[in-house]
Amino acid sequence: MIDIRLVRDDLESVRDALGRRGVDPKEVDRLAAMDAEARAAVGRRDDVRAEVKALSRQVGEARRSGDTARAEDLAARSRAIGDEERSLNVAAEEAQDEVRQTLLLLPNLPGTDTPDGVGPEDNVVARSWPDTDMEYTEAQRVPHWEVGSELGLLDMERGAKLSGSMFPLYRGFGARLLRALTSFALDSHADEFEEVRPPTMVLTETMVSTGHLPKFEEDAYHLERDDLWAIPTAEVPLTSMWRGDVLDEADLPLRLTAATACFRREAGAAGRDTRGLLRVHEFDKVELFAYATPDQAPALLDSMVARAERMLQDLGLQYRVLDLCAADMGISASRTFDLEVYSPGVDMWLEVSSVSWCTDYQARRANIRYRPTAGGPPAFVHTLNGSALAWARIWAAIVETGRRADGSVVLPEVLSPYLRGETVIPAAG
RNA sequence: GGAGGCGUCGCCUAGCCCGGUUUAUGGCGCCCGCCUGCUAAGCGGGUUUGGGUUAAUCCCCAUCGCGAGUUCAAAUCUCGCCGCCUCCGCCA
Repeated sequence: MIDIRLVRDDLESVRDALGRRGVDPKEVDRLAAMDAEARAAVGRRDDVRAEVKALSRQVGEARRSGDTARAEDLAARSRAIGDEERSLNVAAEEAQDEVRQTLLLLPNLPGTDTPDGVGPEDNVVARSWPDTDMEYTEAQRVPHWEVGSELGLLDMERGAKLSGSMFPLYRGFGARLLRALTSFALDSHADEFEEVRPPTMVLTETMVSTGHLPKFEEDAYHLERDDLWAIPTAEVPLTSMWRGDVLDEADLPLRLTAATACFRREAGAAGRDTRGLLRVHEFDKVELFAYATPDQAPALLDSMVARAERMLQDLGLQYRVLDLCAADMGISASRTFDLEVYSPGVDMWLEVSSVSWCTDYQARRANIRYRPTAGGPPAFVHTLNGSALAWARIWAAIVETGRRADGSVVLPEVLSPYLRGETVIPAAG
């Protein structure tokens, strides 16, 4: 969440910044008023509480000196004030809770470099690779679900039989391709990122820390019996690894990579991009994550985007980098770059990575701080996350891009070590 | 799932039975100062983290795993939960 002090000290700039994200300025004004009221209520409560405590101390002193009558009198007075304290306390807590609930629903402030805009159409294409568009043959113009079923790689029907639609089931070479991609990705980040295998089901608090709750409850799978949530991305558990902790600045940046399944209900996307692997409820993804100081964050953002891009280049997939406009970013982000690969069979740009700098927005929700080497009080860390990469759509792009006239599919050479050297999926015979 | 033990200010630790002179004891570490040819030792002071208030100091509130309760008053009593350890049961 954003720093409430910013709302107090510079209401105008918060109004402007959140306005760029489509937040009604009146909402910000309302927050400022609630905050002022909450502080006043807490002050009233604390004053009365101080009185109760002072009287209670005097009761003890009177008791010790044997003045029972005086002790009883003081206790009675304290009792009377206690009733007032209780009602003031309820009011104070309600007022504070109201501020927090409002704060939890407000998005992060967009960065100064973040492009303006009102929707996806205002995202800026920062760059493309390769410099000139790739050429595609007729053989590559076959959608992956056709290639997948023809070669026995993907069985959406049986997936649906087990779990309902949009739960893919990969077979044979198709399943091996996924495993190869995960190994390839983890190995290529091992130089700087510690590999982690976190749980895929998490507590409510863990989901709140990243910003996925309370606002986007409808998008997540929830196990009611145990009150656990299926993670929509490894960003969720990784953010909470140091929740509530104070790190040493010397340990920053702290870089992690994790391969997990990701679960998304896609509640708001009914009927959109439903074919094949374009949009699925469960997919595997390798995530990059970092805790950093504010100074380290910008360079880390660039390096994480560069890593994701490097993988796409290694895989030989055409892509473009989108600099997301203020209105299209996720709730926690202040700056986001999306990577989209061009997939010739479906003739679409597919989002396969989203790299975000969340400044201290998530750290404040999760209360993750670091102790500055130079001294001074602990400060909130900055968190960054990015996919490198999301496999379902990468799988689609690889299978479509690699398809040859004879129906076989050539896989990227970089995966060879992970495929026992078998980089060609033979044509159906 | 069952039985028992434990969770205190960076680390260790006292306090809990028997609620109130506790602003939570002491040690280690760390910071500042004194002393000193230098270092060590010694001496004095400081050292949880939030919030409120203030020009700043002061002061006030919260914080002894988390939450609720009892009480004029809770680290201390009661209940619930979480985590760790030991043993048992079950189990890949």
